[in-house]
Amino acid sequence: MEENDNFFEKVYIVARQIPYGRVTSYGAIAKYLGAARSARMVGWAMNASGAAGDVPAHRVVNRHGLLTGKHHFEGTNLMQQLLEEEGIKVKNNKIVDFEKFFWDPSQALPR
DNA sequence: TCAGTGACTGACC
DNA sequence: GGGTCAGCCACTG
Repeated sequence: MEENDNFFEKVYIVARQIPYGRVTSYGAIAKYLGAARSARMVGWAMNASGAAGDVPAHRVVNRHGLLTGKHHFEGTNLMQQLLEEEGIKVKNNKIVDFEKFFWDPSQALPR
């Protein structure tokens, strides 16, 4: 049963809307959901993204474009590798030109 | 019920 | 520019 009322489900839906070769931040998703102060909840939802299905959690990074969640992926460099596969440059666990690859759900998706 | 924890963010120094 | 502190909300023990 898809309980879209759940905050987690909303995060998953937005995360799946992230286009190829693009990245976004936890705060951006939280703000789109109307809970900019609950950015930590977005990260918490990502923690369970593996159980939710196909959620490109590797496209979600912190405000500074840092791969803070890479430690939660299977490999130590899996998250970085996935991003590089999409054409995103990653240097020292940080996305290069993060602002250029940044994808804002508030602008890409209808309110 | 209370307290601790966490894939964050903004403000402050 | 980089480190530290506090606030935020949901889940677990």
